[in-house]
Amino acid sequence: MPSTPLFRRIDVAPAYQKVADAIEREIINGRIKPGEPIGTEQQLVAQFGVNRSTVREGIRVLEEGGLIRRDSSRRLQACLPRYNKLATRLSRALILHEVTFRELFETSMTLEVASVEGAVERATEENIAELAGNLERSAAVVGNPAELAECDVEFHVLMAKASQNRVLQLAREPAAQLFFPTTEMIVGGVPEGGARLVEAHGHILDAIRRRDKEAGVLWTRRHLQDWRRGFEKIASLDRSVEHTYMEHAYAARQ
Amino acid sequence: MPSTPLFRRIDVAPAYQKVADAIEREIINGRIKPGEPIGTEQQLVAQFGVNRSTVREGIRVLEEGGLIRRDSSRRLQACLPRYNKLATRLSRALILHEVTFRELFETSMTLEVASVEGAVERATEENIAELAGNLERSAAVVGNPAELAECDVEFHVLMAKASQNRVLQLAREPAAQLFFPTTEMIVGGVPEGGARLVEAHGHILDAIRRRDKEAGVLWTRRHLQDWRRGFEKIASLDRSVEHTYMEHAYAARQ
DNA sequence: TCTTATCTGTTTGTCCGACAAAGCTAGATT
DNA sequence: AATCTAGCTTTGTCGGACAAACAGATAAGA
Repeated sequence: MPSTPLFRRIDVAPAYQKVADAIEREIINGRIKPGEPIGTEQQLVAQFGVNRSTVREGIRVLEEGGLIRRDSSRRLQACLPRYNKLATRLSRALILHEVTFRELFETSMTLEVASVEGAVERATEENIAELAGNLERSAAVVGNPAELAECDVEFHVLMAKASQNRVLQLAREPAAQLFFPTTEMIVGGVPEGGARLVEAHGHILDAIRRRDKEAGVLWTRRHLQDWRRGFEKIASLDRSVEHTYMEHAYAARQ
Repeated sequence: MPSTPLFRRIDVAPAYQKVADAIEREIINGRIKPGEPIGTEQQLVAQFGVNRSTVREGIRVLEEGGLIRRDSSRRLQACLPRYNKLATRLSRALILHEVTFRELFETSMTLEVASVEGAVERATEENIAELAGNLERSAAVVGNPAELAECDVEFHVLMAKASQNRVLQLAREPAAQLFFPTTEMIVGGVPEGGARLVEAHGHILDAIRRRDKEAGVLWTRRHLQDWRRGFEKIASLDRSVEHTYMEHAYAARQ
């Protein structure tokens, strides 16, 4: 055998993977911008010189990864991966790893506090208006646990948005997706729970308006501690998320 | 039109999607455990009553989502989604959204501090031994920016692991993947940067050993502030990650 | 003239059948 | 008993096919 290899390592990746990689590269490095069309399957067949089945498998990979989507007429186009779509995959992973509510709570506490700090510092008038609108809707449905829980989720999403930090927005999403669905159970099970939730949101919004970081953090912590106390009345923090959550949110989605 | 609709909404999801959903459900709710075989494509064809092409498209979706993989003999089996595989896709999303290093830095500061707090509270002897091993290796390669940067990444992964909080481990990963590759540039560009890095790691490990949360947080903050100062010497924090990162880590991967 | 209905290619989703390469299995061989 | 070989299975890929959904153009009606 020669000391210097005559041949390079042959690329053994299956064709559909190469198709996916090739399209991904074009999107990542910006040659195809979000919203721009990728072309029809037929065109891709012609360009890559592979069978349509192979192209389609490659397309599925990218579609699942959120890099491309089909528009109203099912034509392919590049797109910006949606945070919450990716977050859904992560949530699923967390469930399968059987994480506990304690882990979820601890991490959410960290991220929500960071979120409110950012919001106090950098919330725009528009952010504040959105939060105010949410608060109004929350107050109107305070007696309806399901709708109130939905408002709660949105409030925290808006708060993260107000922080103007997209990395934070993304980082908090997977935990939030698993954490907040239980709010409905808690608000429904604890008398005055709804009122306390809306009150806390009110104080948080007020703190953001006044740019009072200390107050914002304080009320966010209280808000989450409230959740925790409520949760501990109906389940153990050390129980895996799987059992508690599956029976509610995931089952309902099916 | 009758007041109560006669017919239900027809399910229009394409067949490959239904195949993917059906398999996903079996895995999520635990009827198929990680490591267990899914069956051959032929069997799935028989069970679902669809064509093999359709089954294969469904399989690609799940494979990309990390729910199933092919073992050494390419047979299908369920698996636990790997954090860092999912994190890679999130990192990609962050790049496409053109987040800035400021956002990355701010979020990483939050998550690494939470990480060290958890580690101080709950690190096991094994965790500490791993961190100590890493520190030793770091000290040995202090003059080699590339290898030192790799050690730095590992140190922070181990710290998150030591926090015993899997949600936190997952949440920090996407930001870390984008954040730490720059370490090489910084350590290489700033004299004494490598020594300072190893020194900080040493203090952090020491704090974890002594269960001294304050010291742990203090040195973690210093460590990251060091990174920031180093970074600002070579680039702007408000520049999008895309440009700076692409030319280094991503290009190298190709 | 503007709107509506119809027609005509395209494109997608699905199916069928086929084949080479790689892996596995089990019987044959040393 | 260990090894080898031949045959079966499975995957990755290919070619072609067709119905349904769709876009665009054209014709009919207000």
